[in-house]
Amino acid sequence: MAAQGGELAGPADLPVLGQPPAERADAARSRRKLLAAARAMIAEYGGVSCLSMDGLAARAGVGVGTVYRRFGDRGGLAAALLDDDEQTFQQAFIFGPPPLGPGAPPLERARAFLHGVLDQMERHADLAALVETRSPTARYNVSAYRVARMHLRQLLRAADLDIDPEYLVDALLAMAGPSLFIFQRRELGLSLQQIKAGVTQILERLDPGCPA
Amino acid sequence: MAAQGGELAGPADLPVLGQPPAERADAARSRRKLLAAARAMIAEYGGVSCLSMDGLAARAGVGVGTVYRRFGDRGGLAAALLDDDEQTFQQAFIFGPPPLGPGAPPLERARAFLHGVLDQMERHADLAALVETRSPTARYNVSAYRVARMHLRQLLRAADLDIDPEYLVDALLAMAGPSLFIFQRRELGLSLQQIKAGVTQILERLDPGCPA
DNA sequence: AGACTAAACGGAGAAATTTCCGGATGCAAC
DNA sequence: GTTGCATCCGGAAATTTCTCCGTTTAGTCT
Repeated sequence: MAAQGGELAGPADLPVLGQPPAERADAARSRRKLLAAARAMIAEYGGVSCLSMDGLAARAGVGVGTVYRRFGDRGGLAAALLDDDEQTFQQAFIFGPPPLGPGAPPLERARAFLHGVLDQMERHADLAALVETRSPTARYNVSAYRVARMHLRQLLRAADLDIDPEYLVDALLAMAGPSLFIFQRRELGLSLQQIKAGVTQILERLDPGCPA
Repeated sequence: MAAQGGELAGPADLPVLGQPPAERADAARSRRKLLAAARAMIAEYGGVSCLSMDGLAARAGVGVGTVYRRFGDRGGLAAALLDDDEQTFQQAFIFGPPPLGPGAPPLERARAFLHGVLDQMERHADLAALVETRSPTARYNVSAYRVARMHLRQLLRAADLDIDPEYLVDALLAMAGPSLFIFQRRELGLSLQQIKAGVTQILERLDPGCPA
C-alpha cells in the first residue's frame, strides 16, 4: 500500500492478471501534483515538520480526501516520498559495482550495504522517522525495508556466520534505524563516519574468519 | 520532564536547593487520579489505543489542560505509566542477585540485562512504542533509557571488548527496542525465547574470550 | 488569621488528522 | 456515442491533539 510505483507499470492497455488494474489517469495526475507539492513545501521550509495533510492538499489544489486516498496517512506520504532515492540505492546494491554490488565477498558487501543505508539516513532521516509515526511496525512493512531485508539476509546466509541470519538481519538494520540515527547524529553529536565505524567494528567482530 | 517520581521526594517542608520545589498536594492528587484512570482504561479496553488525552481527562474528572500540564503529551503519559515497573527492574539490575545484579562476569550481566529489557517489552511494548510517538528521539531522553544506557555501557567497558562501548551500547539497545520487538513478536511470530536467543548469540560472538 | 505568590486548574478553541459519502469522471464494452 | 461501472474527487464534519489564559487554590510568611 505504501508504494504503488506507478511509473513502473506496463502499458495501461495490457492489464496483468492478478495485479491492481493500473492507475487511472486522473489519479496519476493528482499523485504527481501531490508529490511535487510536498517536495516543494519541504524544500521551502527546509524541514519535514511543515508537511500537514491539510496544507499539502491546499498547496496541491486538491481536496483532503484525495490526499488520504493516495497515501493513507502521513506515514504513507513519507514512504512515497522516500521511494525515488530508494530505487537508485536498490539498483546500486543489486546491479552496481562492488563492494556494494555483486563481486565482493558477502560480508564486505553487507558492510557496504549498511553504510549505504546510513547514507540514506543522512539524507532522509526525518522522512524515514515520519514513516514510523503510522504504527510501530510501519517501517517493516514498507517495500524498501522488505527489499533491504531480503538482500542483507541473503548476504548473511552467504557469509555463513554461526548466527541465525533470520534474526541478525533485523538486528543489524535496527542499528541503522531512523530514530537511533537521529539521536546519534544530532544529540550525541556523532559524525556519519563515526557511526559507520561503529557498524564496521561490530560486523568485523561477527566474522568468524578473523577473530582478533 | 517525563518522570518526576513524586513519591520519592523527601518531606515537603525540607526543600532541597537546586531541585524543583516539590510537587503541590493538589498536583500529586490529580497525578494519581490520572495514572489510575489511565491504567483502568487500558485494563478495561485491553489495549493502549483507547488512551486519548481527552478521554482520560473526562475519566479522571479533570480538565484537559491538567493532563497536558502533568505529562506534556501522549508520549509523556506513556513514559509516566512505564515508570513503576522500570523501577523494579532497575532495583534488580543494580542491587539484585546475579546474573542480573553484581557478582557475575560483566558480559553475563549484560546478557541478563538485555533479556530483562526484553521481558519489559513483553509486558509493555505498546506503551514503550507510544513513547516514541512524541518525537523520533523521545525514547532516548526518557530517564529509564538513560539509566539503562549508563548501566549497560559500564558493563561493556568492564567486559573490555575491542568495540567502542559508546557506540555498542545503543546498538544493543536498538535490538531490544519496542518497534522491532513488536514486529518480531507479532508479525514474524517469534517467541520471546527466540528473540532472547538471538541476542545471546550476538553477544557471545562479540566476546573475544570465546571465539568459536 | 490574612495576605501574597507561585503553581495548578479548567475548558474554550485553534490546528491537525482522519472518515465519509454524494457527485463527477475516466475507461472499457458495445 | 453512449452506456455502465469502478474509481476518484471534494470538502464537510467528527475526532483528537495541543495551546492559551482567566480563575482558583495550596503553601508560606507575617
